[in-house]
Formats: sequence, C-alpha cells, structure tokens
Amino acid sequence: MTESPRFRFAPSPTGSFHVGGARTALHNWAMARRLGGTFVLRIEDTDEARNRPEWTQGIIDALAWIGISADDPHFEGPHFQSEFADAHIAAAQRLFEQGDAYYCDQTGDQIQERAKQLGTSGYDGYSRDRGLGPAPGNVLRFRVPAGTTVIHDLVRGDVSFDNSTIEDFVLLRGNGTPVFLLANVVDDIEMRITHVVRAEEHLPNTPKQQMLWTALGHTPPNWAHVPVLVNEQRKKLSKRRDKVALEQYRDEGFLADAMVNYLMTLGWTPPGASEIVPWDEMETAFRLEDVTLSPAFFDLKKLTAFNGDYIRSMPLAEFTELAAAELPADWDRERFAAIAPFIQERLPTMSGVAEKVDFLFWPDGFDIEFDEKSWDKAFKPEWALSLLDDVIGTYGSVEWSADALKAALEDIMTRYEIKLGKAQAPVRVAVTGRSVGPPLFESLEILGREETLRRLSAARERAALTD
RNA sequence: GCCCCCAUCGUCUAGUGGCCUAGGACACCACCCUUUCAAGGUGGCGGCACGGGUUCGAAUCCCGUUGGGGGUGCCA
Repeated sequence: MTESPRFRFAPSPTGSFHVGGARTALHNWAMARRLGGTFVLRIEDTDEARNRPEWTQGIIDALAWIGISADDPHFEGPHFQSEFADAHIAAAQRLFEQGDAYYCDQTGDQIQERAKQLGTSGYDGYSRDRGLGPAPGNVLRFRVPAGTTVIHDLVRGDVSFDNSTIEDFVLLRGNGTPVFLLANVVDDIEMRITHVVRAEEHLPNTPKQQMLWTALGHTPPNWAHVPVLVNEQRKKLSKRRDKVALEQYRDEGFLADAMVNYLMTLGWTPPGASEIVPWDEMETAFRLEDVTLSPAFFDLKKLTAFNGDYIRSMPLAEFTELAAAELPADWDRERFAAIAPFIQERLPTMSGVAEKVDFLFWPDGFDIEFDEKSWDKAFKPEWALSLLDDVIGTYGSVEWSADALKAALEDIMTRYEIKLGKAQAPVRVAVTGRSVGPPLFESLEILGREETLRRLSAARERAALTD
C-alpha cells in the first residue's frame, strides 16, 4: 500500500510572514494538491522566546491570503512542535540506548581550547568513548558514522557529504531539551512526511537529518531544496535589512494573485507564452525538477508590473469594490464608481486610489492646494487667462457631458491655435490642482457644472492676482 | 578556515550537443497612438564569467580558475 504524499511547511512564529516562506509554502501547496496529497502546517514553537498565539494566527491568515486555506481538504494542521516534546526525548533516549548517541560534558570553551591546540576546528569527538551518562549540563551528541552521506535532492540531484566533515552534533542540550535538528526530524517522522521541500539554506543540515532518519529506523523522505530569495546585494532576504513581510505588501496595495504569480516565477517558469498565469495552471504544471538552481532577486519593480497587470484585468465591479475600501468612509461611493473605470488602468498598486480621485470629493468651498510647478506651467502661456475666460463662459450653458465638454474646449482652442494637450492644462490644474490625473472631461462630467465653474472662477482670480 | 551549492542580457528566466547570428518578461531608451498620466503598439539597448579539454559541432558534457551565495550554535 502506498500512502499519498505528505508535504509540510514548518515556520517558526516570529511575528511576520516572510515572502520567501510564502514561496516555499506555495511550492509545497502546489505539489500536495497536484499529487492529491497533504500539506501539513507545523508551527515550530520550541523556542519559547518566539511563541505567541496571535503569531500563529498571523501565519494562518497569511497563508489564507495567498490561497492556502485551512479549510481545503489538502490542508492539515496546524500542529505544534511543542506538542511532540515527549517524542523528541524518547527518540533521543532510543538513540542513546542504541549507541548512536552519547553524552558529553565538554563546554564550548573546552571544545574551542582543544581545537586550538589540535589546530582543527569544532568538536573533535572527545567524549565518544568516555561512557558518560545523563547529568545536568551534559549534552547528548549523535555519533556520526564514518562514510559518505548522499542526499537525493529532487531539485539539485545527488549531493554527497563526507561524514568526516560533519562533527558529532548536539541532540539534547545541557538542560535536556531537544535542539531543532532532532525535533524537526522526529516531527517529520511522526507526521509521516514523505517530501521535505524547503529553502536551500537547509541543505547543509540535511545529511545530519538523513542520518537521524536512518538511525531511527526510517527511510529518509524525498528532499528538495529550492534556491533562496536575495536582495539587490545578492544576500539572502532578511527580516532585518529587507522588506520581507507579506503583510506589508498586502497593506501597500499588492494583490494576492499578483504576489502569488510573481513568487512562483522566481526560480520557475510557467508553461505557455505569458508569465501571467492563473494559479490553477501553475499548480498543475509545477515540477520541482524544473526549479532553477541559483538564487533569485526579489524584484519589486517586476512585482509591481505584475500587480498593475492584475489590477487592469480585474472585472470592473470587483475593482470598484476593492478600490472603494481604500477610500475615506465619507466619500460618495456612487461618485467613485463613476470614475473607477478611468483609474483602474492607471494604478500600479491599490494604495494609490485615494490620491488619484480626491479632487472629486473636496467639499464646497474647499481651498485647493495647487501644485506650484503645475500651476506655473499651465498658466505661463499668454493665452491661458483668456482661454479660461472663454471656457467659463461656454461651460455655463453647454450640455454637461464629457463629449460636449470636450467639443466645446476644442472649439475654443482653435482660436488660440493650440492643441488639446495644451488647452486642457489650465482647466485641469484649475479643477484638480495638478497637471496629471484621470481623463479630464469625464472627470468634469462627474464633478458637475456648478463645482467646476466655481473652481474655474477661483483659479481665474488667483491667476489674475499672480499675473 | 572547513563543508556544500550556484554561474545565460541590469533583473527574472527559455535553452538539456546542431533548430542559437541565444528567445521572452521586467527595467531602460526612441517612435507611434493620445485629453494629461497611464495603458497599448512598434523598434532599440543589452547576456552564454574566464581558461582548458571532449566532439565533425558546445550556452548545453568534463576539468580547472575566478566570482557569488549558503552553512558551519547547547537558534529555528
């Protein structure tokens, strides 16, 4: 009987969810779903310093945001490493009894001192045959056997390590608690994990873990080490230096779909002509064997490009609703819905919505803060004031529709022998305070005749004053 | 220091011995379109790290060099 494959994602709760973690979670998720297996979430909470209930919820929420839902039948967990403490100790005990592990009373200083005298580095196996037993302060070390350990890695092929380069590593601390390496392996065994897919930084630990699997009487799982994500300095993305919190990207207006799609293209290429591909397709096409071997730069520019693409291809109704959530509560939603189609295609991230349409929501009598550069440029031409007078005159009675408004201005501008690009500038600045914005005439139509004329006249006065 | 991994345009990548005068995407530049800004269209810039092999033939295979990264805890 062959069991269905079991993947696992094992973050430690540290307060924020790393984009690199999101990527490996996605890899595990895609594999588990495609193979009809299980995605096991295990919270590695052994380090008491970093263990808070709300952080676990944060992880679950972050996973849900990128489409890894705890309600999906392929999802299992969360399990907590701390709940398996007994199993960790039992495994250590077994290893000791089998002779695969031994106690050692050497302190870090003593180890270093001897290494110095020997001209070597690290622990030299000093306590291997001293027959020490458990005692406060004594650590339990694994007796690394002679030979070679070969890791069969699904993404990188065989990687071999000469065991003589691996020192007898610690299993149990002096206070009797298990270290990560042991806990991790025992948990994976307990949870019947068949595939360990994680970042490359764990590769050097893998021979130790594989030895543990074997010593504990189990066949090691399938290993897969995907390359790390790096910053512009080509260093592993770190919480300290880099912007890595998934939540932050979400808050800055990045769409989950865009983030997921972008993350998946790092180290892997979706089939087909485009890189913009829906999750379903990526899920069925993703293969660990196809993952690239070198570290990938997390490029905010490209992420942003993906995001803009996703925003533009959203159904208008969906976009309008999502965008409305970015606006102050007292801004008229209907008015926003009218302008929404014109800003949807101009938005790199959702967070820029409000500032693009704010001019439609300024209350009566609002004192517009003009962008001085825009103002100066728009009102510099000698025809500007005169043209504004003409516009004010015409707009008092013209039919109030974008088309009519445009036609009227076009009619006026011919008298000054200028193009629409120039002619619209003073009007735009007068009404919005800036030189760039959504299409002008559509904006005016939504703004309404009364308010438009008010702003036009106010600008006319201001221009006369500064003239 | 030691161990391990990696190496195609600035970036992410396609490429698995001949289809490669190396393809796409992001970025950048130019032009077109145009109601500003975007979007879109067209074109451009730009790369197989280096040196040896193997082969009729190498981005693709092997070795070395160089460069980068990761690991090296009684952290996870």
